[in-house]
Amino acid sequence: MVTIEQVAQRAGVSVATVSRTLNNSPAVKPATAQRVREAIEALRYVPNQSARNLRRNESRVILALAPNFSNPYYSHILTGIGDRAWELEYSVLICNTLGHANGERHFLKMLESHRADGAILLGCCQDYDWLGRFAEGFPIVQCCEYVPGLECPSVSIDNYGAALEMVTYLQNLGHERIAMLGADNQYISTRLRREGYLDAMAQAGLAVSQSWYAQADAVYSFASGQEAARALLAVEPRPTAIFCISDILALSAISAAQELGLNVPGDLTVTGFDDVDYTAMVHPYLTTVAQPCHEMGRRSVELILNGLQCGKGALADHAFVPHQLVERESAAVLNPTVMI
Amino acid sequence: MVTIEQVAQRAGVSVATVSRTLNNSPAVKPATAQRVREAIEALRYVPNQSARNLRRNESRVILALAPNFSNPYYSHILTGIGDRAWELEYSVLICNTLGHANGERHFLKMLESHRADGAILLGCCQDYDWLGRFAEGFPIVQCCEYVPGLECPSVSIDNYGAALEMVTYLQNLGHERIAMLGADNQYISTRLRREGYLDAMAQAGLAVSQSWYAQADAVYSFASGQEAARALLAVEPRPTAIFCISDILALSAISAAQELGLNVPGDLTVTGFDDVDYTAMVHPYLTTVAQPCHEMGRRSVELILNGLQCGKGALADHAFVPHQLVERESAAVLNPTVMI
DNA sequence: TTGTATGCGTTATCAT
DNA sequence: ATGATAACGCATACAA
Repeated sequence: MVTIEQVAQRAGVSVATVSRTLNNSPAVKPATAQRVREAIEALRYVPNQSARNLRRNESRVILALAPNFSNPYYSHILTGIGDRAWELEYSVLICNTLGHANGERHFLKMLESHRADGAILLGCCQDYDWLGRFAEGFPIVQCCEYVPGLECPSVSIDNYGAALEMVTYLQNLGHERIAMLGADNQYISTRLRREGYLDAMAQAGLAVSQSWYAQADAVYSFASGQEAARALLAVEPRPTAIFCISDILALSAISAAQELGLNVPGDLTVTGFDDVDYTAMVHPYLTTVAQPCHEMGRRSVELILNGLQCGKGALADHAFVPHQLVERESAAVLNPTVMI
Repeated sequence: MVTIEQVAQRAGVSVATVSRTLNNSPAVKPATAQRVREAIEALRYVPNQSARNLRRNESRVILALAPNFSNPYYSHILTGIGDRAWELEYSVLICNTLGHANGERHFLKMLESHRADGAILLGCCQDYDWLGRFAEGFPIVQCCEYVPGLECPSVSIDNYGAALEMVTYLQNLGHERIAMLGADNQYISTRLRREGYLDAMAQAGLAVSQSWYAQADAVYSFASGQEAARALLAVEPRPTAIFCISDILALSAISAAQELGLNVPGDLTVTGFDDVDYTAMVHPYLTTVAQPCHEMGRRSVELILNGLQCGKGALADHAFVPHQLVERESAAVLNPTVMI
C-alpha cells in the first residue's frame, strides 16, 4: 500500500503539503500542487479512507433501512437515495430490516460506532418507540412512513389527502358501495388512508358497512390480498369498487374478481396505490395514486445532510411531496346493471 | 464520544485488557472480563469502527455493483447478498452502475481506498475489459453474468443448458415455429441463451428463420419488448411460440399478442426467464426458468470471503447453480388450428 | 507557502 | 494475566 508519506518523498515535499493538495487547499502553490499530483499519479496513490474517517470523524456513509428492498416501491426510493448520495459523494449502506431480528440494535451500533453518519428509515412503524432516543443524537429521517409526534424529520406524500381524493374520484364515477382493502400493520400510511376513505364516504353522505373493510397481511402479500378480496366480493350486495392501499393488493383484487368471472372494470372497479412498475404492463392497467419515489429518496438525503451540518433537528418537520392520481383502466363509471 | 480509554479507567484496567475483552481473547481472566463488560455497559461504550478499520486494515464492507436494483431479479440477489453478509457481520454497499458515468473509476477507488474489502459485480458485460486489473488485486466475484476467459470467480446458472431445455420443452409441446425474443446487450447470458435456442432447434432438425429473432433494448424494457414482439408476430407464417430471455419480455410479448386478439397460450405460447415476483399474479401465469437468486447472492458472498482468506483467486472458476423449468400457464401444447 | 509534530481510537507486540 | 507503548494513515495547529 502506498501512503501519503511516499507521495511526499517522491514530490519532495512534506506530508502536510500532500494532504493540503489532496484537499484542494488554496494555500498551496500551483507549481507545488502540480508536482504533488504527478507523484500521486505516478505512484497510483489513493487515500486510505479508514485513516481519513478516523481523523475527520465521519464516514460519508448513509444508512438506509428498508423492510424489504425487493419491494419495487422501496427499491425506487432507494435508487433515489443512491443517486443523490452519489452526487454528494456519499455511499449508501442498505439493510433489510425484515427477517433480521433486533435489527434495531444493529442499527444503533452502525451510528454509534461511526460506521455511518446518518440514517434514513423506510417503513417506520408506529411502535418504533426507540427511535426517539437516536433521533436526538444522530441525523435520522423517516421516509414514506413516520411515527406521529416524534421529533424526527420525515418525507412522505399526504396519505390522507390522496385517499380522500381517490375515494371521491370513485364517488364521482357513480360508485357508492366502495369497499376498502387495507393491511394488518402499524404504518401511519395505512391508518391515514383508512381515515381518508372514511371521511370521503362521510362527506358524501354514504354509509359504510363493516363488511366493506378487509385486511391483507402486514407486508401486502399477493396471496393474503386475494383472500381478503374474496371476502369483500362475497358481501351482498356486492361492492362496486374496491379501494386498495397498494398496487399489489389491487392486482390481487383483480385476480379474485376474475376467479368469480367478474370483469374489471366492467363489473368491478379497482384502484391501487404507489404506481409501481408493473401497473401498466398487463390489462387492465391500474388506476392508482403515484408517489414520487425517486424524489422522496433524494429529499431524504438532503435532510440527512442538513441535519449533519446544522447540528441536526434543525427542521424536524414533515416534508410533504406531491402525489398524483393517475387514471388508467381499472376504474370506470359505474355500470348501472351492476347497481342492483 | 466514549473511548476505550475511559472504559479502561472505569474498569481499573489497561486499554489492552479492554481490547482483549472486546475481541474475546481467552487470555483474560473471567472476573476481569466481567468488570470490563460492566464498564462498557455503564458507559454505553461502542468501539469506533474507523479506528478499528485503520488498525486492522479491513472495512468489513462488501461492495455490490448492480446495473439497476429496481429490477426484481437483481434485488433478490442483493437480498441474498445482504442476508449472508449480515450473518457474517459484513455490511453491503450497493451501487447502481446504470446511469452513473465512470462507475468503474468509483468502483476502483472504493477498493483501493479501503472503503470495501471486496466486490460482487452483478451484470458484468463482456466489454468489462478493465475488470481483470482489479481481479488480481482484490477479491471480486461476478454474479449472474461473467466475462468469458477472465480470471475471476463467478456464480450463475447454466444459461446455455437452461435455454436448450426450455426450447426442447416447447418442441415436445409440438412447436416448430419457435421465435426468440432477446436483447441488445453484451451479457454472456444473452449470448448463451441464444446459442441454447439455436442448438435446440438444430438438434431437432428445425430450420430457423432470420425473422424469428428480435431484440428488445439493452435493459429489457417493457416497451422495447412489445415492439420487438410485434415484429415477431407479423411474420408469416406466424410463430407459434416465443422464447423470451426475461419475464418482463414475456409479459411484453403477451401484451403484443393480446393487442392482436391472440390468446396466450391458446393461439401463442410464450415463455419467460428468471421467475421474478409478478410471474404468478396475473393470468396467464408464466412458464419460465427459475433462478435461485437468493442462493446466488449468498454464494457470491461466500466466494468473496474465500478470496479474502485464501489470498484471492484460490478458486477462480465458475460456480453453476441449478435452475428449474417451472411449468405454468403461458405455454401449452400446440393448437393444431394455429398450425396453418 | 511549507514543514514539524501531535492526535484520532484501536490493535498488537513485547515486557512483566 | 495484564500493562506500556508503538504503530495504522491522515489532517491540522502551530511554527517557520
